Amino acid sequence: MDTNLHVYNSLSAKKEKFEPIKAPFVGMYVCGPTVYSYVHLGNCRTFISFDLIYRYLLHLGYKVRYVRNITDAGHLENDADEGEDKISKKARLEAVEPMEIVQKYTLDFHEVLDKFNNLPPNIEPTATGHIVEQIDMIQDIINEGFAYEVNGSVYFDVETYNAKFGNEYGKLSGRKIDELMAGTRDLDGQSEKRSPVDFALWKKASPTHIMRWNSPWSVGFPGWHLECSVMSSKYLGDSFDIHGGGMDLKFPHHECEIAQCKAANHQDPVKYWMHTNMLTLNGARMSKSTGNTLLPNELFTGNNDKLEKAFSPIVVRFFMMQAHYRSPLDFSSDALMAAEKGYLRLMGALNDLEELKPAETTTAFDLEEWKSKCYAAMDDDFNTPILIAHLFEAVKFIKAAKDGKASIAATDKAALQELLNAFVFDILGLEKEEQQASGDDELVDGLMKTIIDLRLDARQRKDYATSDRIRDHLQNLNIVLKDSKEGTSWEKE
RNA sequence: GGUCUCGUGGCCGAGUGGCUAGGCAGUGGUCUGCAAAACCUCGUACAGCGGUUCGAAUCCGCUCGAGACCUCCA
Repeated sequence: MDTNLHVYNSLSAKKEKFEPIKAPFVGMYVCGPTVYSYVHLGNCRTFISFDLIYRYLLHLGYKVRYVRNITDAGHLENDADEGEDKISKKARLEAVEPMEIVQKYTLDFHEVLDKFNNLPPNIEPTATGHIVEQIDMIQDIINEGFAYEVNGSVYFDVETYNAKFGNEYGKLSGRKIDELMAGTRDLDGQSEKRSPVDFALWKKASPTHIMRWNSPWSVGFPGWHLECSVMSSKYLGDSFDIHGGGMDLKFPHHECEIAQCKAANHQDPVKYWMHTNMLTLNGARMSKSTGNTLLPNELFTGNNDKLEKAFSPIVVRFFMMQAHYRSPLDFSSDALMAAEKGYLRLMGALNDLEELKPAETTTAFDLEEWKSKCYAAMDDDFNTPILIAHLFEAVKFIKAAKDGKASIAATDKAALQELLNAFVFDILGLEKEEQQASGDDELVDGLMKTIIDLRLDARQRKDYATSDRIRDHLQNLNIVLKDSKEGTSWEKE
């Protein structure tokens, strides 16, 4: 199959034509969350970005296997000998089993991504479920001569690897070994590592370390970067199409993944590396230490001191889609409120389209040209902001048709509906928001209908004192009446 | 300190050598008893300085400012 999709490859720092290794199959691996606390919004942006990418690949007809791991063990807290992994540290603090922590936050993670309308990946492997495979890969790397054991721990020998593979370590992130050495010299105490740039494949567990497994070298746990190499190659092969993650993982995590895979399998594991950009909050980086953080549920409920009001997951998703995945994006009340209005306008136009009466011919809109512009935007490295700009062109046309200033033929109407549904719901992954104020309470709906009817009577009698009184009193309750030709609707502010 | 990215109109945010992105806000208008809502109209911005070019927001250099990575981080 042939498509015109181009993707930005971090490895070449260029947009490249997307040609899967074995079309129509596409293997995509995305680095998932470490489940030791609630998933935060920055994480969500990354996964929403890759959800978009997944959805568009599916839309184009690719048979995608999307693998996203759950890191439930192994990421070291620090580089010191007494290093412990994040899961076990948290477990001790809360006096529960590590897997209890893992379960709690995994459930939260799934719940939040579901609210954002993310499709689940095809495989969601866990690090603790692949200890055996990780041990095997370490053994392979040792056998190939790129790792060494010290006191029960195993380290990757970066310099030997680099000598063998033409100074490739750093090719993804643009690092040079010499510079890295210079930068790390002062941090290097009496490490077991031969070189400061080496990294752990297996760590011997200290007596207090809870999560531990048997291995040929010691009772311990796997190193930081190994799980992704192991699980991606297990489920997608030694060489696959797309590997993604946040750009903060580029170095060292992804760099180390390349080295591990290449050391074990002698081939580049990934054809297209894709990295998403960071999310900031009120102009500053999200950080727990400064308190500038926001959890998804705090955003949805409005229960936070960072933003002026609550925002629904779908509005947030739309907001994210208005920026390109490789650009940084800032969360603020003003920006989100603007997105909310735009989203409502788009959704309103979709409803308007359904109700349009078809005419003989279509005027003032070139459907074919519009369609190809939409696809061109998505084909250009998933440029959703441009796509959305084109969607608003269609909105404008729909409004004009509704006003009788343009017309649409029946076949074009059906085609436009189909395309808009594809772009808005299938690809961007938006959905119609559930009824907000009205609809959730029959009693309130009934009462409101009575009040609105009474006001209508008063207006017809030209008793504006009464009709305005009704309107003002409702306004005081934060209920806004909206008059239109079709009648009066209401909304809670 | 090293490596790198970025600085676009009131706000958000695309674009990247010549041709109005888009959304929100704002302006003026239509509608309305009045308003709100809705719909229509309008807006010539690209940090500063210098250079390349017939032509630069777009390329090059410098200055200023912001951010990322270099340590766990999506």
